[in-house]
Amino acid sequence: MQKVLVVEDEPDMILGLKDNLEYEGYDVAVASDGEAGLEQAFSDRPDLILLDVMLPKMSGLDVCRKLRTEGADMPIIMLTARSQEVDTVVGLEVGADDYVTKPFSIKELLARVRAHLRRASNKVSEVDQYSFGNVELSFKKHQATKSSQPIDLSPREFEMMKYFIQRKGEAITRDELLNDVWGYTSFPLTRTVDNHVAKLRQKVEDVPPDPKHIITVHRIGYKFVE
Amino acid sequence: MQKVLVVEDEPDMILGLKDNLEYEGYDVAVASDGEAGLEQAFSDRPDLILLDVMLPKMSGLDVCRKLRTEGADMPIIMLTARSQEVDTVVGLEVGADDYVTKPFSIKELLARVRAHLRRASNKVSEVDQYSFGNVELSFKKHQATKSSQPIDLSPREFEMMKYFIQRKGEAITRDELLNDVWGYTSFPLTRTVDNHVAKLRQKVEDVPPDPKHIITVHRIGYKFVE
DNA sequence: GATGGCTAACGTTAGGGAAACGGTGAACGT
DNA sequence: ACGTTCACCGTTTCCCTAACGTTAGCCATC
Repeated sequence: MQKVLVVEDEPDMILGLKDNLEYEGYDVAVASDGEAGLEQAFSDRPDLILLDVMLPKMSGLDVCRKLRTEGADMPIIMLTARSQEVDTVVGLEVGADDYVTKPFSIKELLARVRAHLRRASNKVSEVDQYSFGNVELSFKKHQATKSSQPIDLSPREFEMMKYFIQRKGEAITRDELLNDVWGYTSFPLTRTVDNHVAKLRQKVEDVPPDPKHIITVHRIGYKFVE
Repeated sequence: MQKVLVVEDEPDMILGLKDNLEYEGYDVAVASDGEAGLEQAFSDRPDLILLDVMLPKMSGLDVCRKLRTEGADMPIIMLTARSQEVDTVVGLEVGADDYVTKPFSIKELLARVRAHLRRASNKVSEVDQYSFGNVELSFKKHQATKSSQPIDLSPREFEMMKYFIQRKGEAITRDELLNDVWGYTSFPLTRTVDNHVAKLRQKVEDVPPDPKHIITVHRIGYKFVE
């Protein structure tokens, strides 16, 4: 189970974040001032840190800077009030990975947490060309062929294929697809994913109703097999 | 993997740059004064150098000048504090390729790094003459013909054709075109690119509304095919 | 255990609406 | 006068959603 450290002093905010993160299946630790946050970051070794900028005893920026100079490399997401908007330059200097401005949508925050954790654990290399069955894909050229016949994939369809290929064999939930392919700025229904899968199958599978590559995983989502 | 050398003395800045560059997939080396930077530039053979102007022992300008006189040809991006603004003339004299003023947006810096690296790796295939369909281009003479009839291309249109040809087959975003053809000193709207593409098609395509060479890639940009 | 029925999840199609693109013409500066 | 940029509007493309048909899994019953 992945561990998230929340460094925050407002009790209401702590509660909200803790509840939501635990509901998402994370192990949550809390520190309520900068110094405690720093200590726990080293003792608990969280996989990700949510760090408020305004904190008692030691500012979030200082905590972040200190962590980085001590070699901590977990993703850090800073929480800033709109009135204290932190310049990205300061962000760069202290080494944070992301900024979220209060008030924020909890859904978006959770999406970013997921995205950073995935990225941190994956570090996959980018794919340029790929082929499976009688299908060939070139992402650079945005070209696709099936049995040497060109087929027409929309941008989103290309992105989906890329993502499927990067995680081939894995069962992928619709939420993961929405987060990682659609991004955390838009929130379509999960059924939209099904729709795109259907279109992909029509273009890519030999017998779309009996798919061999984009496989349904009941109650989960889909997986790609070569 | 491409290697970037960061020559910088402020620890916080080093850390921020290193993190972000590594996150982008570059191999990062660091030197913290001018002399060390110069040495490492020769021993490590980086593909690109980020060079602070204010450095202990030997100024960034001197490092840059020395590198060029010794025949080093990798792109060099200089980092200057606003208060020390370096005249571009001095820049030209010492042979830097680009200037970024602190404080800068990390996003923009990374974009410039990408652009320079791509340009540098393309250098090998500098084109002089090229023909496709019934069009012939001579870049040196700045002349173009279609079905043996001379056609009139503006300087920008020539540059665009050159860029398209260098990356033929690849889908190219409008931002890439703006960065690499227009340069990072001017910031027209991305729609301006469309406009130039339209004009190019009118001059170069047999049936401009049904282009065979400069192809639209929806939501991405354009690509050139022979 | 097999069988059948029930429910939730998935497959498929079609259409509205938004975003992106093409093309013309005007404004600006050189 | 020319090249460049921008603004506008018609057109195209694609994405999302809704609706309905179909399948898969579960439980009760025999």
